Amino acid sequence: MTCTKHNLSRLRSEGYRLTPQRLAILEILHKSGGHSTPTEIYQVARETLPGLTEATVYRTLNFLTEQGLVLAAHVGSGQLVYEIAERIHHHLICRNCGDTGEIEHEILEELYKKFQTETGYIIDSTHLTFFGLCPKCQ
Amino acid sequence: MTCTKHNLSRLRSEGYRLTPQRLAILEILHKSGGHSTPTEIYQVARETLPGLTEATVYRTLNFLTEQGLVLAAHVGSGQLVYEIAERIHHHLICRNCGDTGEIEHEILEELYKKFQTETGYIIDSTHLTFFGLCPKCQ
DNA sequence: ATTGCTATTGATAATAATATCAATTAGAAG
DNA sequence: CTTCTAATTGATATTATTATCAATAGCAAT
Repeated sequence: MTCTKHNLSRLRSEGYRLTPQRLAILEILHKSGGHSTPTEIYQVARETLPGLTEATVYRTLNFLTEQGLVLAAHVGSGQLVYEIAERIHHHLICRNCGDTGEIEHEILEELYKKFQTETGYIIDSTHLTFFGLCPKCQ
Repeated sequence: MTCTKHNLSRLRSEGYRLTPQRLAILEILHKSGGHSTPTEIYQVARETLPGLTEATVYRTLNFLTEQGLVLAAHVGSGQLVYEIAERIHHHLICRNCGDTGEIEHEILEELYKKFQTETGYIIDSTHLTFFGLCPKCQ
């Protein structure tokens, strides 16, 4: 919350605008807690913003993702899913049963440093998705 | 090549069929060497298979990916790209200039083991894409 | 409160990818 | 070589996502 407020004033100071569409979509993502698809978000958001179009939902999600307020992930379901970027973490998805697990970002930090030493790139991927087999399905 | 031949007879013995469409698309990916989009593949393949549809290209690429003959990757360009799964590696893409680098799979093996100890999942993601900033753009 | 600039939206079209289903065909068996 | 069966294709429709552009509306300055 506080973190989001801070982000919002930052956006305004950088010349971006806090439109009702953006605020509504952020609000929806906050309330939902977990992963939401653009279509789900569109369905809920149009209740308060009747004129809203799906194009705007996609644009807004891309924008919020670029600005770091939201995370996007492929979870193997066709559509991308989005969630509030409060706690950086990654996903683990079972190819067989679809079960998902989470991975703490700290586990990856050492790897990112290794990438930097070896390639010169500074990695900032904050929402990776790994596929594999869960304990039950092995 | 030899490896692909082996894979092909495996597919047949598992009840899958080696259609001209599948063989043509594999051939195109082999010749191309690097990344190809479904649209590019479709354009080339229809020269030898006039009746080919784009739906078949997508289906075939999904099939070949599931069977492990082909790798798919998001490289930030909208469309997915595909390539022959000869040498397992991952990608590094600069958010700023779009430059891409490769990451040897070995660098990730230790991490995969750590995932397994901590979560019980056996990871088999063979074509991950990491985003970040290349040396020039930092 | 009004004005002006420009970021953003809505409307629309275009592109990307998946789903459905009847017609075709690869490949096994006779 | 012919037949049979189920896997696959092509045709089509639907869904997912991005691009374009004129109209709208945040918000900074007056």
